[in-house]
Amino acid sequence: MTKTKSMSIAVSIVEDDPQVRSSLAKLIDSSPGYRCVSRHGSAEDALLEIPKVKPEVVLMDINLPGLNGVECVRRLKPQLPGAQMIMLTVYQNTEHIFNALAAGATGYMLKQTPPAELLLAIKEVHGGGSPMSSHIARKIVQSFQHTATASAEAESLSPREAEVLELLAKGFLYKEIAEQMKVSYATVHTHIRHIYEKLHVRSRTEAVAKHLGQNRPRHEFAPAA
Amino acid sequence: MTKTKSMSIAVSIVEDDPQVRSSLAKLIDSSPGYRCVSRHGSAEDALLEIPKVKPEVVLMDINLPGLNGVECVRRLKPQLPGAQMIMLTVYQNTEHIFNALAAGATGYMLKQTPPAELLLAIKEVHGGGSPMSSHIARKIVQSFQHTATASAEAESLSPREAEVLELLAKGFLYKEIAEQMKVSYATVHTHIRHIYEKLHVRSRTEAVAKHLGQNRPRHEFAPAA
DNA sequence: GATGGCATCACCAGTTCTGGGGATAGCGGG
DNA sequence: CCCGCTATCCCCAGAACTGGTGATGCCATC
Repeated sequence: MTKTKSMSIAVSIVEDDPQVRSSLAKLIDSSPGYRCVSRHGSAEDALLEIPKVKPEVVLMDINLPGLNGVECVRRLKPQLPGAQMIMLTVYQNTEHIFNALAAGATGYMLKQTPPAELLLAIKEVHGGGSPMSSHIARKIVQSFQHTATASAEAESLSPREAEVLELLAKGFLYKEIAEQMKVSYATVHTHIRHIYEKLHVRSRTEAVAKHLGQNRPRHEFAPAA
Repeated sequence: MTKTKSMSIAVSIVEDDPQVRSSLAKLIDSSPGYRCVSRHGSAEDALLEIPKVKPEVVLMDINLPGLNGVECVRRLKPQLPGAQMIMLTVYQNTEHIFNALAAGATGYMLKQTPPAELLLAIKEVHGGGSPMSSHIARKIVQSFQHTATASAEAESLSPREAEVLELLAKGFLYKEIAEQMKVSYATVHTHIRHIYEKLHVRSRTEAVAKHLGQNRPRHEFAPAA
């Protein structure tokens, strides 16, 4: 919340639906402190024009025909490192959220967000914040949790059980695992029941998720400089 | 999901400074829709009393004498998984933020936050959001920006399919997924068959392995230094 | 030498998945 | 206007998994 009084925030819009696009533009232009400096109906157009226009904030739809919004952000960001990108979308799933943020977006709002909140989000992102709908924020926060759990449990697996789990994770059927380990189906079955008990899970998929959750290359957020 | 009383939100306060503590309590008790159900001057006291009180939201100072607020959250959370913890602090450094979130906090507000916003944060966290001061949010978002890219195949999944896949990865049964998505078992079944086709897999586990194997940032912390 | 963990095997009942076959409806492009 | 994609729903049958109950032998440790 800085210089939004004397100088308005320059906003670009990337949105394929002409109606939504123009109503967004109208909203922005009619609000003091904001101005819409360009509009684009496709990622391709945005990539060509936005670097010239140099907006301070970009509202980016995710679901664009052709190149999608996430890719568009990824390519735009290096050219305009100072511009803040807000994703505007209907998708709430974590995959999309993480991808968008990883690509360089700093805000993530749902399309259903009321106009006043959207304007606030633009102001916030411009002022160094990261606006996002409340449920989106919760999902992001959740990605920080559940990280400390599994270690001790996996250690308690016997060597044979660990082997089975490994194969389980690759999607093999019980009988395929039996063949590869040269034991009977029944033995595999028993091992698996023991694995489930030890890991406190009730299905193959939960076990695998725990397993993969550990040996995953971890994302370091080096406080770095 | 949640709390029984739509009457008022039950809040506990953990804060060592008696002045701050009582002014927070006063703020909460004097605001309709909120009530302060307990106050604690130390983590040790909070650990003993809060499990009995069962608040819906806990405001937790980070800088406590003896056991700090992050540790307090870490130990409290298993006993009160439904309670939402908001860290309240002057520290803006990333280490503190990430540690607090990893410990189980769902909100992170600066102490200088104006009263009205703090009350809003309590409501938000209670409603499934993750309130945080705007600069905090930005730092969290930045932690995603070094992470890698998206997967080609996963892109071809429709939004709905992607949602199903996420729930699949968490080990939910078809019928549980159906409930959560508010569609029928048959629909989930169909989505899953399409997912398998698109990802070229033949079972839930293979799909999940692909899903977990590709993108998906994880934030893990070495037991801190 | 008893106890407990590990690995191996078996049978059985019930549940859940997987993979076919449909169907309807909306939305968009050609 | 038809075709393709998405999303929603339904039925069926066979395969696969889950969770009990066993059992045997080996090898440690106490």
